[in-house]
Amino acid sequence: MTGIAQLVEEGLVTEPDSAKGRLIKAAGQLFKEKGYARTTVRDLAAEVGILSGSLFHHFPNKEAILRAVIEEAIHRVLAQMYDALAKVEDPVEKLRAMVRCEGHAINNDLNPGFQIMASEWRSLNPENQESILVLRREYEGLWKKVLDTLFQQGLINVEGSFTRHFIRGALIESHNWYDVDGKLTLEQLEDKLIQALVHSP
Amino acid sequence: MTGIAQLVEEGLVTEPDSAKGRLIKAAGQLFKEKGYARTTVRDLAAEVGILSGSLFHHFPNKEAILRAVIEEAIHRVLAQMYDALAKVEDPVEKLRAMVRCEGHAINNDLNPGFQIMASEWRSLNPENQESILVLRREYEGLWKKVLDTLFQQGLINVEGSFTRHFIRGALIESHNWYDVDGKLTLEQLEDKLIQALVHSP
Amino acid sequence: MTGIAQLVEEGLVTEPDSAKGRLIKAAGQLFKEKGYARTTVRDLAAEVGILSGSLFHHFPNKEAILRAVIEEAIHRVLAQMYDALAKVEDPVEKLRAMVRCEGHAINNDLNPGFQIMASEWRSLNPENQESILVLRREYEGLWKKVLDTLFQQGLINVEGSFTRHFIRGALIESHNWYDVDGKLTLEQLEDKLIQALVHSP
Amino acid sequence: MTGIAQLVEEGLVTEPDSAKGRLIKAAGQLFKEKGYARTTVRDLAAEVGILSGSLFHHFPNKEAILRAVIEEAIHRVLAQMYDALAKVEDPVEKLRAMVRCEGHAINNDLNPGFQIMASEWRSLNPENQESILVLRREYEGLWKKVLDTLFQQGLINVEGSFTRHFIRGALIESHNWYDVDGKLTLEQLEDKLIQALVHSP
DNA sequence: GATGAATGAGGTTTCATTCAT
DNA sequence: CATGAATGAAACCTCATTCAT
Repeated sequence: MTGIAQLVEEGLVTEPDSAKGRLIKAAGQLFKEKGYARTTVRDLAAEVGILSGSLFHHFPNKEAILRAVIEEAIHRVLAQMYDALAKVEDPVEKLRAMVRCEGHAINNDLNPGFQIMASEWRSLNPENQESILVLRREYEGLWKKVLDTLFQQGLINVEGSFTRHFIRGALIESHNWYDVDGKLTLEQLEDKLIQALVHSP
Repeated sequence: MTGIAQLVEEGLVTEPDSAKGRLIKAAGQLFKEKGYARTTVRDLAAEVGILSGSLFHHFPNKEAILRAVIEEAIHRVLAQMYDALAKVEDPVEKLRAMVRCEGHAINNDLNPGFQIMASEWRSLNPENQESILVLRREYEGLWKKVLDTLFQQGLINVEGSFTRHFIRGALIESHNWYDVDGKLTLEQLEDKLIQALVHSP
Repeated sequence: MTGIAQLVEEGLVTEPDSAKGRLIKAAGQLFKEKGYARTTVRDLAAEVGILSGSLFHHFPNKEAILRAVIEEAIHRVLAQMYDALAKVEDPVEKLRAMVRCEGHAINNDLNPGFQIMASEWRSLNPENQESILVLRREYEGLWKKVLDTLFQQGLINVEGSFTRHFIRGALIESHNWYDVDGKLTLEQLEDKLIQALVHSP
Repeated sequence: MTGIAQLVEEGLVTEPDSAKGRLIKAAGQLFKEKGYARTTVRDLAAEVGILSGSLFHHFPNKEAILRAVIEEAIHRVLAQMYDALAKVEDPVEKLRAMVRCEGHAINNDLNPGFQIMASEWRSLNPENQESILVLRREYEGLWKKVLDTLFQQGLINVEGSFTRHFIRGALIESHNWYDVDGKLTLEQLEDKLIQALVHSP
């Protein structure tokens, strides 16, 4: 997609076909499947066909890989969200666009870093956490604007900040029960969440 | 409390003052703070004032401690929930009682095992997962009954099973942002979640 | 010897027959023979008949072993020096006693830590260096007192502080050429150094 | 200087402005500061602005760099010493000239290889040691001649061979305490050493 | 000559677990 | 029951060296 290409150009995301890029992708999958602590650097290296020592040409240490996985994921979701938000006007539709982005990020294997951020946050040292928090603040700012509007218009029952926490929890948790191959489509799941929280006017 | 005493008597929960009981309590705190993988058996032993070797007189291995922490937590919450549900009739109040139980279990340090179940599920091997799932099914059954009723009565917008997933996610996530010492009480937070999902009739 | 026994009792030196004591002794030999960087913890462990992992029951890391080797060596030399100094009155004889102590410490395999301190000083991080410096200052204080007296009495040509540096260098370097099994005894070598620096009155 | 230029011409010393020459100079500094084992080829390469792989166009392996650093240093000191010795006649002045050469080599950063030889001797394999020993023997021969004369004339108290060892030790050790920026000049230090060992007639 | 990704052996350290005392 | 030294596998990481480009 042209979206990714632009992120690569800006240096925010690693070229997916490069060794480093393939490493980040493999790390995303493994961290999601097995967890960060139970994924060894040998696992990672084997997944991209190099030896474990070679890993440290691309990253100074294992935690830097975790950080890269998460940061690139946020950059990707952010870019998608800006795109999607620009296409609709209605606040409910803006919310739907955002839920779609986050829901897909969490439940699709294309961008597992987002889910990993939720489950492995404590595996990051304070410095890396802070670095990621900068991105998260930008990201959460988008949600706040839309949800505050909805609350002012009386379309949701509780303040935007709380509603955002509820939505985040619900979407993260969906990863633990939603079956991508089941009958329910991801879009239907996302719509149900919106329906649960937003009044039909 | 007589509640705990009875659970002890039934063999579902370890006597809290025994060495084993103190071990489980300490494990709950440490697993919550640092995560299961990053908590060493030495940490655990030191916390209760024994040496790491002695730990294995009480548990066959480290994972058995994790399992005990989780199972005892569910037993506790289940007992509290049965108690609380028996005291009210109105479905919304039943829901409130359940949200109170789970919300407190997650955000109080008294019973951290519930939160740990959510974050460390993948650290358990299939056998232990299955053993815990037996309890979880009983626990989720309670939720299903109440939420199905609410949906039939038109008080919530989406089916009970989905609403339950949303509530679970929202409550688990609350652990990541709710500040016990802040202005918002836990009860207020729980009420906001109910308000977000349930129609005022 | 009763001297060592007392140091053990005071906690300044590790019981030589304990695992830790044998480790320190083996480390002294290996660090002297191969150098600190080229001695692996596996080498060390093999030398005392344990596995490398077991090493870390006794020491938090490799550098702590180096530090222990050096500190215990200084404690030993210090104790010997106090003993020897107490037995003579004449300043030249006091100097001879000190040169004997240091010369033997450097050229005997009984106490290689002293030599190691000279050659591996840069392998220690600043904290460990400072800890050892506390001992060194006490040790150098003994030399200063005796050499200052000799200078005031006109028995040596240059100030005590410089003479001390020259003696230290000469004795450390002796390790690189003196042959314990050769014709020259260690005592003869030490006397030659004194003779080179001190006037026959 | 013409001295160095001639050494370059004879092939004994590498042209200082060439890549190889700059490499040897950088290696000298780093080996002196951090020690041979703790200096990586990456450090070396970075210091001269190339990548580590390129290093091996100039040297077959890391140890060859150490050897070159030492051998070139000895060639330099030897040349300086021949020059200086040719300018004076008096044995004491010859000794002073030699002490000046060696003292400066050790305490000046211009030619750190001499000091490195002392501290990193064990890092060399036997072949490289032997190769260097050929040079050292020539070098030590110069000292022997002068010191033997002084002993025969009764100007020093102990045989030349021992006195040489003492001087070498004292000068090498001076590197550990002499402060180039302090009040004492290097010449004063060197004179003190001579004064300590040589009788004023 | 230079690059830089990759190698692969080997380094230190961690840690759950065992077991003689 | 507790101890604590020892185990041994496995972890992360380092680094001299190679080699296709």
